[in-house]
Amino acid sequence: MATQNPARPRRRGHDPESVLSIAVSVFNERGYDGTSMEDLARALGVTKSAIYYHVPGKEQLLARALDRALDGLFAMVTDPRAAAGPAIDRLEFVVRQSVRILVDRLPYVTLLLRVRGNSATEQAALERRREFDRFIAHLVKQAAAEGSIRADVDPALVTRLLFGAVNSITEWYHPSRGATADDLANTLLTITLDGLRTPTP
Amino acid sequence: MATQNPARPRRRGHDPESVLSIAVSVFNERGYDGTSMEDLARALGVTKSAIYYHVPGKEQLLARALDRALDGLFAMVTDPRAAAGPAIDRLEFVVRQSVRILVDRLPYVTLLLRVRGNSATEQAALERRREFDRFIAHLVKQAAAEGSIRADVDPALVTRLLFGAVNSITEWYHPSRGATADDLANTLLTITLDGLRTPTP
DNA sequence: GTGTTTACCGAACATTCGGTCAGTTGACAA
DNA sequence: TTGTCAACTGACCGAATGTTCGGTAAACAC
Repeated sequence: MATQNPARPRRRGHDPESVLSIAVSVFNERGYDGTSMEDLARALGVTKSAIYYHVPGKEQLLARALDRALDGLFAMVTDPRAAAGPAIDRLEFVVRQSVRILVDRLPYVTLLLRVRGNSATEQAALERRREFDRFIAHLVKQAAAEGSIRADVDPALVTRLLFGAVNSITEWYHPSRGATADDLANTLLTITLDGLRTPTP
Repeated sequence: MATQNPARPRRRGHDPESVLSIAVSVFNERGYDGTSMEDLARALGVTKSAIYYHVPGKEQLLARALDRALDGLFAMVTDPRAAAGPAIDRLEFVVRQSVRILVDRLPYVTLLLRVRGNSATEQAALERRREFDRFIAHLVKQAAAEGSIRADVDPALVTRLLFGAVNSITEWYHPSRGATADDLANTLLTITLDGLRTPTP
């Protein structure tokens, strides 16, 4: 025994991880329903049936991808920095963290944000996502109650628009060229907290 | 002749317009690729083949829906109020108008924003949309050049985030209950131009 | 009444879908 | 050299897909 490296180099071929990674990128290009197993096989450089050696099926690929996005988001919710202190500070932390997770797990979160509930898998993901959204909405409401954000706007509406901007990152962000997650978060928080307008003298 | 009302009551059955309207709402529920002609038929209360009496096919339904969204957006671009005056005022007009069109033509714009370019129809729509996006980006850049918006943020990034918030409306807005298009635009412009934060004394 | 048009149905079409399975390949251990 | 086994192929399945087509019932025109 012990002739084999525990993290063996996998000389050739795929594993469940590489299949998932490539599958998710194709899902994001063509949409989940618009992607056939044949499309995935082509992207992987194998035949359709080879995919079933690594993963149980198409819907399991989706389920694993969505979990990867949701686990990241919920890890942040349970962070102590999201639970104590002034609501406005916790909100800023959550926004910053959301942007980071969104960028770190871009393909997975992108897929999550496009889910419409067509199957039990998608509905379960949608429900977890709604739970996350409720958490954010509660935070904004608290910040309003504490007087940290202006009183002439509806907190529920603010939540939607704020995270509309955050989530839009999946629609246009390309990690290769351009800003870092921190750049994005800084710009986003500057705009939404302090406003774009320059003071008119 | 003249025995027929020019706006005849259409005693029974569908017409291309009602088919499009219902089809788009189903497309938005399940996604275009996730919607079968059988799904549409069920929603229309007819058989699959009846649909082909009114419209040439599934992709034509998509094309007509996308045009309806894009025509609205481009009508605004050619409005004189979007072409003259301080860039910051024109930007505010365009944001306000975008929200209005988005709400007025909610299902059509929703469909447009989910297009990924899977067919020639989708690619053509994407190209028209990109043209619209370039117009907005140019406006923000001008507002920055005129010193009307803060200089410490990247105008391109501002454009993405601003219209990320605008476009997110399709993800959560329900016209029945809740705010009007003007409410949405007011809140959105208040946040992004003046900021959420209350001044700390 | 008769003929025409409108709006539809039911059956079938070729194709594509996700998925299965018996068998093959090639790297490795002994 | 032989045997093992992970990784894969190719042929195939039943179901679902978008679309076509011959027929038809009801409303209309005359």
